[in-house]
Amino acid sequence: MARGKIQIKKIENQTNRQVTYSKRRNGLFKKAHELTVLCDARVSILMISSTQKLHEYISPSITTKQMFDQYQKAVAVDLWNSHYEKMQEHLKKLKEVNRNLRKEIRQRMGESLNDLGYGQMVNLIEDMDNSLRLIRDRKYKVIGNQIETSKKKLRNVEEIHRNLALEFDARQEDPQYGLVENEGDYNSVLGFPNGGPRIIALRLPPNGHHPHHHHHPTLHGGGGGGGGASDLTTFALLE
Amino acid sequence: MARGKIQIKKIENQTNRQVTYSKRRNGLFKKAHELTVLCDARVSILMISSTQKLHEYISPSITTKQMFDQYQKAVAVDLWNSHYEKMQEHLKKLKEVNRNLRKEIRQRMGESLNDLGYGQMVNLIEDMDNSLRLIRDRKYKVIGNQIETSKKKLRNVEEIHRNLALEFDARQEDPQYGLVENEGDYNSVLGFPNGGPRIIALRLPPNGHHPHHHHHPTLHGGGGGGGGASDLTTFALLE
DNA sequence: AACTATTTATAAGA
DNA sequence: TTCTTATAAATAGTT
Repeated sequence: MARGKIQIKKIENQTNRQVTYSKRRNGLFKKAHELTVLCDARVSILMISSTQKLHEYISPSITTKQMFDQYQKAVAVDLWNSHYEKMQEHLKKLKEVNRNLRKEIRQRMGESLNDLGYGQMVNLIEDMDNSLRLIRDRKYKVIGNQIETSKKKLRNVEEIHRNLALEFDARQEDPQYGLVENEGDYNSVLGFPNGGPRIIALRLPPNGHHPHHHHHPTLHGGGGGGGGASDLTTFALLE
Repeated sequence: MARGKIQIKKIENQTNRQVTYSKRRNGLFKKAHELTVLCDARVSILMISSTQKLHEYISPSITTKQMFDQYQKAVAVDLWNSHYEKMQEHLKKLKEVNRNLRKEIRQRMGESLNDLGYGQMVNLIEDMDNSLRLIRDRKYKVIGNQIETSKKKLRNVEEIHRNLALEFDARQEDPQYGLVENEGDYNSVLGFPNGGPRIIALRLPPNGHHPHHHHHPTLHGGGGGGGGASDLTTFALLE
């Protein structure tokens, strides 16, 4: 800054560097003190020279330790604030994504189409056509499976019927013959594994149930006699 | 520093103060950074404005925490050093005092008198005269006490002698009469409580004692016969 | 450490 | 806050 401008880069000459360090250190400390007085501020300066010597300036009215404590507090607050801001940003992004997803759904439902250009509209249509095709394929496949399953069940029921008829005939000839031993077979035919649900009969109090009460019946009207007025329902017990 | 010199004292105008704070803060940080680069140093600046806002500058290549750790280390070393120096100073002072005391003793013994001025010499002489008087007074007092004590002992010994003579006479008339039962009485007469010291007789080797040897005899020449040449002394045994 | 020609910082004003 | 600019202050190179 005098007798010639200098580049701000490391002074290679050891002696020069030390002289400059000393001069500028004093300058810095002087300015720090002026700032302290002029602006009623508190300043802490710690310096370590290239020869590992430590120098410090500290405003009167405070200690270096107090200053560092303040710094740490500020850093902690800062960390929390930046974390908080990141969370808020994340939240905002998610909301934006959410909004876009809702919009897409609306468009796929034929609403909010004003925002779409022609090309986008064409793409959407093509996309939906493809999707529709996939869904139809899936539908046919499911229908096919159901038909298949129904046929199997039908065959099984016919089989059972045949057996029952045979048993009935056998019983006519031998009254000692019982049905109980075959219960498991019927369960597996009807799709209940492990011996099937335990079935019990509950007699509900007459008209004692709330109109909106839900029953979750597993089997309905399977146990009672024919057309009686009793409110008998059958439940599967939860184990 | 421009458009007029300013006094380095608190800027009362709030706005001006804040503007100056901002400008000079930047200036300080800039200079700190130049110092960092030019001199290969590390600088940490913490500032708290009058509005309690904290700003910091820290050289790249170090953190504020590291800087503070270095500072703490340096402070600890400093504390120890100052303690060490204080101890060394204390030691030095004690040695000086010691030297002076030895010198005073030498002077009171008539040596190293070259260091004394005439007035000091006169003072010393007067002082020593006074001291000598005190010591002589003390000596006379002690001698007086010893004479007093000796007289008392003498009277006691005469008393004992009288009693012994009486007993001797009584024994002449009645040989059954013994002395043992009365031992306690003689002890108490001589001022020995609790049965008195155990008394033994030692025969010292002829001429075997040093001319300056001190005996601390409790009773001297009290046991032996009249004017014999034997060097028999009686001691109280220390228990 | 002192000197001084220059550069840099900045007070006041806009 | 930022820009301008006259001037004070800092300082690089020299002694």
